[in-house]
Amino acid sequence: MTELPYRYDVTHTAAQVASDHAGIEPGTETEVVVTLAGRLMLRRDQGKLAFGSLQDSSGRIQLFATAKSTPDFDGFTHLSIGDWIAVTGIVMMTRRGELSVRVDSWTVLAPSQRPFPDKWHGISDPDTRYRQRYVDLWVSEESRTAFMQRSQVVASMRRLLHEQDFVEVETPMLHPIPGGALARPFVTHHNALGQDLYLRIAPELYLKRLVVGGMEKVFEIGRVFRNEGMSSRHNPEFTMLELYWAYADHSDMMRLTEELVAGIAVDVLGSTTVTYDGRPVDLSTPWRRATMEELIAEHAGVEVSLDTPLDELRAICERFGVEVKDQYGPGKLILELYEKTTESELWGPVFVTDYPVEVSPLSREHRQRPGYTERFEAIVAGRELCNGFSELTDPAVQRQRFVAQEADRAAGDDEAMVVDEDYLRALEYGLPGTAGLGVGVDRLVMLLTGTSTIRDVVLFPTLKPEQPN
RNA sequence: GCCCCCGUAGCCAAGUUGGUCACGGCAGCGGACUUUUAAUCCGAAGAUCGUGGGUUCGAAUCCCACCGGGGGCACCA
Repeated sequence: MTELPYRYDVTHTAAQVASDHAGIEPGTETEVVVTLAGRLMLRRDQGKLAFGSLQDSSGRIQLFATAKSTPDFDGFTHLSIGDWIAVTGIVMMTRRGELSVRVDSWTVLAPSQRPFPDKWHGISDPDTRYRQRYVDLWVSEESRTAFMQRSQVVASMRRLLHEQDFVEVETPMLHPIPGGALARPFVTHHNALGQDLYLRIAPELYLKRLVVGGMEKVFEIGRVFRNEGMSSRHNPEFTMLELYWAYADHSDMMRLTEELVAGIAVDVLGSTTVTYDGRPVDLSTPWRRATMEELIAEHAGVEVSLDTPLDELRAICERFGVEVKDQYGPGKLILELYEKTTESELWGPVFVTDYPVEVSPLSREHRQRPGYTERFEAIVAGRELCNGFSELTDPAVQRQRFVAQEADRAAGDDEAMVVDEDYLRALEYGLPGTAGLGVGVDRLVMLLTGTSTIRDVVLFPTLKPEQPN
């Protein structure tokens, strides 16, 4: 057994060889010598002749080995499926017209000491796919494609935002006070400080501090953590894009949002039309705008508003099976009604606007509709894709909202916010009219890749620890 | 957290009205084969049927608990 190399000079990828030699005649040999590396994924031995399939990150190419021209031919035919090898040889076309690299020399880069999954069926057990992604990526084309597209989505997002002069920043993930969203945080502990810290549930409050600091167009793409249940649409850690844009309002932000999403779709898929659950979604701009109440009227057939008498509103909600709690005000009831009857029915894309103040503690009140905010969510394929609003800039009002949240917290709502005095101090230095946006990157990737579970777009989704049994 | 379903060798997978405790394929091992394409052919081998209890003369097949997974509900993005 030779020593495994520390490095290796590879000259080509499988895809490069294919594109460089398109259309050559069957049964011909070129004089082009290439060196490739990858895993041996298939092998077809035929006595003094053997074929293999070498796979690298660009694709697969056939290896052609003969007893006459391949050194240690016997060793070559005893390679295991899954072994990493490097191969050097001429590019040729077999008689059957399969572009191949003749194995004029070969080296093992790393043996696979565990057997690879069935070459045809791959891994069918989802658990194994998620736990052993390092195997899944080799045997599942869809898996590779989804993660390549995910990378492209994020790259496109950055490019489009940079083109519009947004500045990318990184803000703390360890927060002394969890804030910026309604969610339960993970708690951790800093030994030297002797104090608990929270994994962030949103970067929002830090990013708005940066707008106060003069970063007029700022964004962050990063992980947030929410201590909640897992499902096909929820992973405890997920990736958000948040961006803030000074001197702009919710209308500006809706335009930016639809252009951003449509632009990413074109970048990654070459089209603004995607298929989800077998149905087409047209992401071309502009997207429809409709108030929450208009959409409830369309889908539930009832007219509600903050002016609807509370008793009546409660009765309507109960009629539609909404769980009505005593502390729910009209805004919360309308939101619950919307989520129960309407949201999943919206194919979209559609901007749902005018969320009640009661359920939007960081949003600025609507300039024409008291009690409502200039907040919107984009719904696509029945799912929330993003959330944005004209930011609440008045420190006094923000304090009142925080205090109201603390009351909810005291009443047992452990997702309610707590007062963030430093954030209020920042607002007191002045925050101009600013629009903000949060996009669930995982869900955007799901939409664009047509995957139905978040676990197919997160490389290592959160799982229960593997039990030995 | 609740409800439903699933768990057979490294992988895929028969067998589930309880009675040749386990069919077969891939991978691996041995052999044949110089143009294959999930190569093919021959041979040998590989399974405490998730774990632990229970019912029974007898269980992979029935019951209970636990572990793991999937789907749905709840919560959220």
